[in-house]
Amino acid sequence: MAWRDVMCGELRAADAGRRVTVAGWVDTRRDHGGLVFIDLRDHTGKIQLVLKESDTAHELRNEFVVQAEGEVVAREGGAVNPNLATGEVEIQVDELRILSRSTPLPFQLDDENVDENTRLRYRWLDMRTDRMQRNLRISHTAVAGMRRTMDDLGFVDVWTPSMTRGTPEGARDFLVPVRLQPGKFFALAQSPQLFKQLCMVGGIDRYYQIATCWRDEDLRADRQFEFRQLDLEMAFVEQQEVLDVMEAAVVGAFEAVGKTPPSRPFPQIAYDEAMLRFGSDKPDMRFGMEIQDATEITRGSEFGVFKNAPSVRYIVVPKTFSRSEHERLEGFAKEWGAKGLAMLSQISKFLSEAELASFGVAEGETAFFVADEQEMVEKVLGLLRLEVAGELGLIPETDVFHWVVDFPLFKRDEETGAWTFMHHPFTAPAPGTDGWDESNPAGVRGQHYDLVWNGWELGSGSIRIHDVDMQQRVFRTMGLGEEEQRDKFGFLLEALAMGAPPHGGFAMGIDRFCARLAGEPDIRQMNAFPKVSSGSDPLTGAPTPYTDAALKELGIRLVDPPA
RNA sequence: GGGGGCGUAGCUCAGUUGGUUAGAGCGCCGGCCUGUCACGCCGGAGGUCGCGGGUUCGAGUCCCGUCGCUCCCGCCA
Repeated sequence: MAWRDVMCGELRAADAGRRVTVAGWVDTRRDHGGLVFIDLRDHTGKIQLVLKESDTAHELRNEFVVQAEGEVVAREGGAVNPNLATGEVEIQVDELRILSRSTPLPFQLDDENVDENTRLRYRWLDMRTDRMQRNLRISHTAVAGMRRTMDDLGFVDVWTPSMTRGTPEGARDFLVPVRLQPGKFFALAQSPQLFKQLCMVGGIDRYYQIATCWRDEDLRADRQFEFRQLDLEMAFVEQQEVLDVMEAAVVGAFEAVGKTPPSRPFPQIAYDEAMLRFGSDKPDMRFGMEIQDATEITRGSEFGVFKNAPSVRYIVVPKTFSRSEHERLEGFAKEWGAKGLAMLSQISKFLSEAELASFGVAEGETAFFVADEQEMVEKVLGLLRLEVAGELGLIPETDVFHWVVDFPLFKRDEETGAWTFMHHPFTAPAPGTDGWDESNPAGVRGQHYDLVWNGWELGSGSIRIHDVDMQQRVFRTMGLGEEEQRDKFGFLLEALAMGAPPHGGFAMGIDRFCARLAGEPDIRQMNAFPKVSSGSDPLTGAPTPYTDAALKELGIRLVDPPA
């Protein structure tokens, strides 16, 4: 006999008279002595059971798993519960079986305010809540929509290894020791980047994968050690074709979960313009308060800080600020690295009427100035803009997708001063900027693009280098000698030398995307079993120490064993 | 590596300038109840105030250290 023949949330008035068997969890019990009401719950909803007095009926407690058999009856008049989808009926139970008992719970499932660590410690309970049921199902449905889109567009899902060769550049690798190769380590893949490029050389033409990636960096609201990305690569494409496919995948996911998709094509903004207007390469463009430049105006002034600063910029906020409010914001600015945060009143005596008027600050508004190196000014004003707009409630609840394009290909390493890649060393230079001086590639643009949703970076991609000479030229510009190139990337160079088609692709963070879809503030809420920000799993207690014997087999000895 | 916030009952929280036996709601346990749906009513149990040290006649409260969680900067090709 089946455990159940109908789901709890499915019964309606038309089912009155049916004899049914249901099974699920006791959501609430209302024991009236001679009569016991039970709300029985599964993921589809709740149905009220009516039980006549019996030992079993009195024994029921929250979260017991029970099976009940009886007749569906219409509720009369005032007994109808309009707050319940099944509220027009109830089940008069004549057979009740307790399938599983539950100890009292460490927290109540209908309490929406429980500390997250407690929820994660008992995630199997947290998963029974509407919130987590919804989140996990939205994740599934969105991914299904993406897969369907990729399938329709002729992409082939190719599995690539998780255990791979370490990359000394980029994020820290998770290391995997191997018993058969003592002293050597695999790295867990930070992304399938090189493998998907090899798939292009291998003639797959259109590759995609819902790929798990691992990076040993500090966790954040939008970062976990391991995460999934929609990873794709296409042969014989130009940039716009990749963007088109990604937009289709995003729209496919929106449609799958029943949300109104953003209209296509997504607008594009150049990196330089994004940095200038918003101080960020992932600008939140749902609101204004754009950064404006004052460097030329203040250069001649007698205000010492501004006189010699390489860059002076400001934002105008539609509010006046008290001294203490200003000091609090200046505190933020200093935390972010600024030397100070000036208001117009502090510099007005150094400037002419006309110069002051040019700032365009109206009555009731406040201008905040930062003077520093250009990078610092951009960063601080970019963060300040988000902070202030968030506090003042100026960010509308709309969905804005856009592309950031025309990135520089190279940047200076802040520690060594050497030239290095902006994103990764496989991005192709933009046509027309590929004849650079290898000792100074400052103006070179990359065919790189980022997808940004409401100020969240969802992912990035590029047209890759498919010419072995160009790849070596990029390596050389980064200071990678012939020998080092062969050692680290020899297999890639060999592949590129054996008939590599032009190709490009993209990778989008699925957890971030789905969190936004579900309206969740962090990606842990989309993950069935996430790590907490200190890097451990509160449910299993992982990671755990290993015995010396187990480590010895791997050729490992701890330098600084815990006490 | 750095900065901010939090830690009191199973859960969510209150706890005055340092002062008697640390409270509330929910949950839990027992009793009563045939139309409830946040059921109701009566009774009860439950605390190393994260941990360690210090100041004090006296510390949940003040100081120092430490642990855990969290947000951010760095970091995240």
